[in-house]
Amino acid sequence: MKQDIDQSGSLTADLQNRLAFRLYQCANQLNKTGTRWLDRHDVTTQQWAVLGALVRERWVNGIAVRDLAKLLMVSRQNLTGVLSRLESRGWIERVVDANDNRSRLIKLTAVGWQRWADMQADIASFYKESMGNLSNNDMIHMLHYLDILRENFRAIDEAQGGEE
Amino acid sequence: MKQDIDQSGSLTADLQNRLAFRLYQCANQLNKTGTRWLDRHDVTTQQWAVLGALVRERWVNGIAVRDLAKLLMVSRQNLTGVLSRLESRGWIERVVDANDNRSRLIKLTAVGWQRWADMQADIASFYKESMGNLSNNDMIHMLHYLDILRENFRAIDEAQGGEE
DNA sequence: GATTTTATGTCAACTACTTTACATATCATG
DNA sequence: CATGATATGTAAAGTAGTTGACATAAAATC
Repeated sequence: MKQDIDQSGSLTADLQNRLAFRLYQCANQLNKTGTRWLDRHDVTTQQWAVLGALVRERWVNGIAVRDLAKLLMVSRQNLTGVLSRLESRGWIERVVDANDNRSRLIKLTAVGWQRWADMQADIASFYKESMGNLSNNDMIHMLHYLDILRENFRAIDEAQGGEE
Repeated sequence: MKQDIDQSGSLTADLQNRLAFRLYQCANQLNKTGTRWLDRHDVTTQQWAVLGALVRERWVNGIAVRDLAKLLMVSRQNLTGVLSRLESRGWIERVVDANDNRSRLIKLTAVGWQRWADMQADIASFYKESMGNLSNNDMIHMLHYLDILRENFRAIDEAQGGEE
């Protein structure tokens, strides 16, 4: 993109600053409005993210805590708390991995699957409300950019010694 | 974007789901790596966001708490805590608004300005590390999309009764 | 078999975010 | 002047995020 003006000057810095701030704003609003939208299902956006991971084809037979933390990009200690809350409500279970007895595989229970099914209509309406005016093409573009950012952040995290 | 395939089907739902999840991931990593990057300045990404708002031309003479909360898209009660921490360190001050004695205007102190200046080099390097491979054009596109998302979320928040 | 690494859990302290509710002071209005 | 709306603060409970440190159990390695 050599046609860009002022690549090393204040425009770039300004854009970077705006981008980081916009990300911060969007994340705050996503958590706020998302949790509120699913209020009657008694689920937060974080728990929603966990459930959404567990229903994936790839993880229906369970996922290790470490891998789940890596996927969600949160600390293992934090995730333990979220999982404990979901477990105490009977939505998920910790099953000892047959291949490695140290590892517990996290998976949805029958109750968890039912709860997930129950909230699908509201999740769909939330998506429609919050992203309905974005075309598939728009979203593909956005995903592309966010993927780059995520990867950059992940690389920094790794260099900084994530999960020491 | 009429050329989009399957606008009402599972592709759209899948993209929406991925987008929300990607946003969640990026925000987690931004907070983690950003706070860690500025570790020696003893500042979190949230405090960084506050300082970044206060140095804007428009707000150098102070901004009301309510407006700052709206800008950051967090609750007033949460912001009060962040501001108190910054105030106790002498980085910001709460000045009574001459035009409205109910209102306190939040502004940077001389110390706050100095601290902000001190961390600029590290902020710049963080931006370079995390967004250096995005062209200005990329960032403008991204900002455009994030703006739409932010506005959608804001509208939902308002409809849900934000700041009751 | 002893040692080291790995996976998880737990404890603790802290910041940040939410909500509901109430207190206080001030502004604006009837 | 009384009343209501507004701006902020405070309190309290809960969830979510971070870090560091330690315990336990099992796997892997020497």
